[in-house]
Amino acid sequence: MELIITEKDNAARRIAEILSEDSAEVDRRNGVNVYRWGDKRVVGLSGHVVGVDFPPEYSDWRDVEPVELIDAEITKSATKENIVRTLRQLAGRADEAVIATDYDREGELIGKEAYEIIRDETDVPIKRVRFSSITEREVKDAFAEPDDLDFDLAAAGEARQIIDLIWGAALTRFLSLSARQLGDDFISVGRVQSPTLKLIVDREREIEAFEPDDYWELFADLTEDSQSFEAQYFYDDDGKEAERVWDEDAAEDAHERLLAAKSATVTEVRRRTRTDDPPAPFNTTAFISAAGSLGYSAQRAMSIAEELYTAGYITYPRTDNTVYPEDLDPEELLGAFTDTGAFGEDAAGLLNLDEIEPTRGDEETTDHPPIHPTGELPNRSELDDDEWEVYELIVRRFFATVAEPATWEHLRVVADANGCQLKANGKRLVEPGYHAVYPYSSASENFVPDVEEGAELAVSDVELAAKQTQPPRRYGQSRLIERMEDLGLGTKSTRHNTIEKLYDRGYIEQDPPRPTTLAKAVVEAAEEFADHVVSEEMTAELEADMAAIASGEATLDDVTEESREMLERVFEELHESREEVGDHLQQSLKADRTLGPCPESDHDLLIRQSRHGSHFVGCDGFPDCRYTLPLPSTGQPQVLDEECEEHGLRHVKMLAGRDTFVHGCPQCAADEADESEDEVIGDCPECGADEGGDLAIKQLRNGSRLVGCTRYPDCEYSLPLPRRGEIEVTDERCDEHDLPELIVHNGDDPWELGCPICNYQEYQARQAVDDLVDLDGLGERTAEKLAEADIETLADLETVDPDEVATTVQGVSADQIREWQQQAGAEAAD
DNA sequence: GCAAGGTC
Repeated sequence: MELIITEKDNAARRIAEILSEDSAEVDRRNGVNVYRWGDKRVVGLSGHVVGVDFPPEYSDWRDVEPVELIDAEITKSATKENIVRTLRQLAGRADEAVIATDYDREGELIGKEAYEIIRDETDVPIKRVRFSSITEREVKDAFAEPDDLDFDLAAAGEARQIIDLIWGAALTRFLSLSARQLGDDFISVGRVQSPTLKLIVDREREIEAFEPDDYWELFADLTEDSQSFEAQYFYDDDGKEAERVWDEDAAEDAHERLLAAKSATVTEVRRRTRTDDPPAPFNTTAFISAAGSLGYSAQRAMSIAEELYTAGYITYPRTDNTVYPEDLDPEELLGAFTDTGAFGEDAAGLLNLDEIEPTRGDEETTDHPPIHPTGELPNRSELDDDEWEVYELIVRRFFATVAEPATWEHLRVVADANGCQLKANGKRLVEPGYHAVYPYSSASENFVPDVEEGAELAVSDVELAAKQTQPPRRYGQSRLIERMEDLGLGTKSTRHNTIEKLYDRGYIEQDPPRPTTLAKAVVEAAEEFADHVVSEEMTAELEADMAAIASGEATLDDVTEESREMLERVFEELHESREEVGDHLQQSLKADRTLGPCPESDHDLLIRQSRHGSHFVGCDGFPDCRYTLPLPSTGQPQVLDEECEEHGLRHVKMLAGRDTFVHGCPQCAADEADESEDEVIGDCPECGADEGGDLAIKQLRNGSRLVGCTRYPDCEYSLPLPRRGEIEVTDERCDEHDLPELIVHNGDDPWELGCPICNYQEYQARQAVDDLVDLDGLGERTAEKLAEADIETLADLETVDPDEVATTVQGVSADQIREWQQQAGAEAAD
């Protein structure tokens, strides 16, 4: 039997299809797909299936001095046990194995991991094939001439693993221990995350240190034959053309001269055409950047791309490559789109061009092809709006890469008005070229009429604009990812995750990201004692070392030993400053949680966490001062810059994904609740008959509102209400529950919430169906069908007899139901 | 529980 191993299941399936001429079948083994035809088997890994770590005796942070990790043994163990077991079982029956992992350094290492697992079982020959895209020709060529694993290249990857683990773990533990942050809120440091954080912190420092300068700009409208255009004043600054006037007197002088000008004489008309080349094919960074300008975060863009890839609509989304493979046939791919409503006309138009020659970017790598649509097209209804928008972007980017350049006509007009120079730069799109199929990049025109040299133009609307220089802008997520790519930080697969990690660790907040006080303190501490780990040079040097290992000029041991010695030296310095570093980190952690003065003591109010994990506002003077304020129960609190004028407390935002909201000043929220009267709207359905409890609309001190029993806390009956908007209690009453219908006024569109009991029941029913639809492969229509058979919630689904349901609900198999039951069970266990 | 790198 010949065993073929790929890096992921998707690749395994496609290689099986190609090599078997579509005759392969799939078996499940330990929950892993194994593709089978004749005496061949193909199995896909899931990236790395083994990981590096320290032995268990190092796992208690308190028991081990961080510095001891430097020379600790490093072990490898299976991280994906099912896959490793399957690979072992298959290896035991193989006469030959072929490693077909991705064609890049990490792929070589993953291949070596598989190699070692197979070697444990058998000594049959193990070959390596390399191809950069899974097309029939490339795959067949690669398998026709298999090669050997490149152990040096794999060792380069292993050196990276070891160095990253040692530096990351030792320094993370050191900082966390010194600041006494050992729970979920440990203080993390790493070769990639820390220099990335430093980029953000450095930019923030520039912004904070920035002192604006005043300058002036002057504008005037010029008119010929009732055609007007705006022109800007400029002057000769040592042979260079300058628009900004730095001196107020000079600006006013120019202003007066322009105001006195009766007309302006055209002194120069220059026309030139400019070619605007279509963009290069998408690699991951360029894709994230383009999606970013449509408003998608890096993380969101990648997760949508991942879905589109898994569904088969686009190629692999993690790639550095910006050059299409030779066997991509653009005509054929365009042909796939000609019958579609959304893209048909554009595709047909492109096919009519004389020559179709895709653009090429600067990066040509072996990992994967650039991101482009596959020939398999989704129906519009299969994708939600975001998925469709991203899909359309990828399709149109492909179109753009095979489209013609655009041509612009630039027209520069210079005129003299009373000794002042005025200029206007016009821009007209003569040939739209790729812009016709790729409407994302700016193609805005600027009209300047066709005047002649010597013409006299009327001057009007002279304007003197006082301006200030602006601080540098914060990095947006896509700009940050571009910077990371330039500096070699992270990889195509990890950069967006690194940014997400910085958010999760409390180092950055908001978008564009800003560093927290903690982030500044961590960067400062690292700069002082472990400069290497916040510098991009660490990665640059590691890359050079890895190249040396890959080429055989150095060994893994040389490189890791040198790195260990360097870290030892870092720890010598760190050791003496342990307390100083810890104090500084603790202070900055507190600063990030400080709201403002406590009304009952001389201390500050802070956001604190109770033993159950819920957040509240408490006094830093506890236990002497026991003042507290509640916070909303949902989400993670974040302190904003904005301050309450009345109480001097900073506002609080609650982060909870889609349900994120600004809570505002917690003192105001509490005061509002204290001042508001409960409004009774009916009897309590739970205890009204026996105890006489009433239902009332209540405003709580933590900012939330609800309909609840007036006998609370003896009766805990309650119904939710929206946080915002004025609630109107109407005269109409619900027949079933004898409660008034409610209307919520928030913005222009009032929401008829209706009877609060009916509303809550409908909400719960919707939740239940949403839970069902979340199960893989259970669409909305199937959920409706199941609902007809009274299976409306995950709990219902778990208790049914699959065979029975399969006979009553059409189009659903018993096996399928069993799979859903498993998923539902797993979700309940979460 | 630490990193960064794969992948879902």
